[in-house]
Amino acid sequence: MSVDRATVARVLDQIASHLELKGDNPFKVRAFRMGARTVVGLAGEPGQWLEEGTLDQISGIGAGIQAVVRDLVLAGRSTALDELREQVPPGLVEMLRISGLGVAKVRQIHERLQIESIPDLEAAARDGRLAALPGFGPKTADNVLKSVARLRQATSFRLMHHAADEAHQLAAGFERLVGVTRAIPAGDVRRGLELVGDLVMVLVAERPAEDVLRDIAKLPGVDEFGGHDERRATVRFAGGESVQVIVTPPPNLGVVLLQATGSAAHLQDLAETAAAAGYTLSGAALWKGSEFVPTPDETTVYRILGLEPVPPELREGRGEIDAARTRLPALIVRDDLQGLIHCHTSYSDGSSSVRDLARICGEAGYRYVGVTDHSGTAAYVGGLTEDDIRAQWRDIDDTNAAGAGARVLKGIEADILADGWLGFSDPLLDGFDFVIASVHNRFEMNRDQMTERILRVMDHPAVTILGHLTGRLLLSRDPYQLDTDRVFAKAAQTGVAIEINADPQRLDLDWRLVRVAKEAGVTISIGADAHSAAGLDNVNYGVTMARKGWLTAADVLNARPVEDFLAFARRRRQA
DNA sequence: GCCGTTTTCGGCCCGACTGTTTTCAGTCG
Repeated sequence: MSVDRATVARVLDQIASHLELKGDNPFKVRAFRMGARTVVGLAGEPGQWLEEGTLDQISGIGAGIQAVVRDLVLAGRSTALDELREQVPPGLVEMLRISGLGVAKVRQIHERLQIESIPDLEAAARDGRLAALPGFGPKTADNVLKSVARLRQATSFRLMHHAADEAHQLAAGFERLVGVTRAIPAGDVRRGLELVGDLVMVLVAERPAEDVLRDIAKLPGVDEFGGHDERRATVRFAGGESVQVIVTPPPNLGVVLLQATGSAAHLQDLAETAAAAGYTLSGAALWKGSEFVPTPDETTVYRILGLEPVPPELREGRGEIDAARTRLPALIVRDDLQGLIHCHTSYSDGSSSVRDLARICGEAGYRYVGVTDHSGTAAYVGGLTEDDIRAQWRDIDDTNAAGAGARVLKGIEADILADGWLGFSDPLLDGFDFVIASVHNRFEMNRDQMTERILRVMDHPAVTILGHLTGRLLLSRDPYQLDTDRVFAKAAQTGVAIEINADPQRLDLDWRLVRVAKEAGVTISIGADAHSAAGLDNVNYGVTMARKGWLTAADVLNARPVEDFLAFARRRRQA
């Protein structure tokens, strides 16, 4: 098993956390944290970096971090981390993931209460010992309990990009089994859900299912093999991954893949449609009375039932079967996007230069790329001052004049301040081609205040797009309180677009609301929120969310040609 | 640990908010 970027990043982060708890030099801690962020954004894989010596040229990666990468690639483990694990109780490192607890508090908990695990911490939060510590109080104890509950949930669900990576790796492994012609990730992954519970895999086999399952049970790394019947089993690997495997012969693939993909609500509607047409949809086959109906693919099943084939993303039991009786929307695809917008560069917290971004986007087939670094109020991510902005504009003009790659648009991701205004003067704002306005602080406002804050910023004619509207971070932070209906109504009326932020930790606007927004007449933009070259691919997750929200290319701002995109932004300023 | 047309040593890291306080430490983005 080769080591991937995510693993390297995780190990570097772990090293940083251990050092932090030990009370080591904070700048050293920071160096490892920055290193973790940097490697995620690098192209290629760790093994390659070593062979080609790529890391020597990367700023922020020096001898220490290179040693960790080398350890991981050559030995699969880091001696530096192994040593640190001897020195710091593992429970304390876990506690750092609890929001509201930092190093100082965790150390105090450890020293004063001798607590080394999360269950012990929970007990102390319940019985009042935690609140009694100096600097702690009832609210802190309450927050700890809430955050621990969320962490628990986070271990039973995974973010879609992690689940999809895992599913595709497993599929590649299963396809090497004798007699297996295809392994297809199904379930939540195939429907493109933002959070994935269980992995489901359909194997197409030209051998009896029992034989294939027997081989799977004997695979190296299989820890548990249970819940199985003649065609299904739940397999747990030593690494902790678990997957439900369903084996089918080719003639039944259509029905089996449908059933394995779900959702329950979609299958319920489908079963009723089948019954009305005189068919029975069982777990593994389609029947007309007692006659077996072959279904080599899903399209066959839908067609037999008089329906248009329903793309997996739409199968949520939200009216798609009714729509499929006549006509389903032509859902947007990645190639419909003409522009890649919401990209950070090395001017703020991104890792690519303007010129690199233009080149990479050009190579990926985009006609334009919207650079949107953070505004100056976001100091922690190197937000741009007015001088920085003017320097970046010159850089963009030079890049466009050189004409290599996608056309670069001048944008900014401006903080929406607590009072609903942007932290820039109007003349400066006028210099941008477009403006994304986002909330980055004061999440705790009540619903009325937050709604007013956002409605107010929409009155500013420079605002083109509202970024990550609800502020959620999947599995770690709830959306803030907001009256989205009022925001949608105003967006439709004022011609402000609303973003689907494609960062797999955000995927905000939620796809369920995307459809509501569309019906309210809102234009949607798909923002990559990319901080590196690798992050540009995030946009695929955004497209998946757009599809789940029933969007066509016509609904999406950056599926339009550059002139139309710019006109959309300009129209508001001229009104 | 990383970096360097000021230094191979000595800097690097800002501001707002929260919950705890009675003037501020700790956390977070």
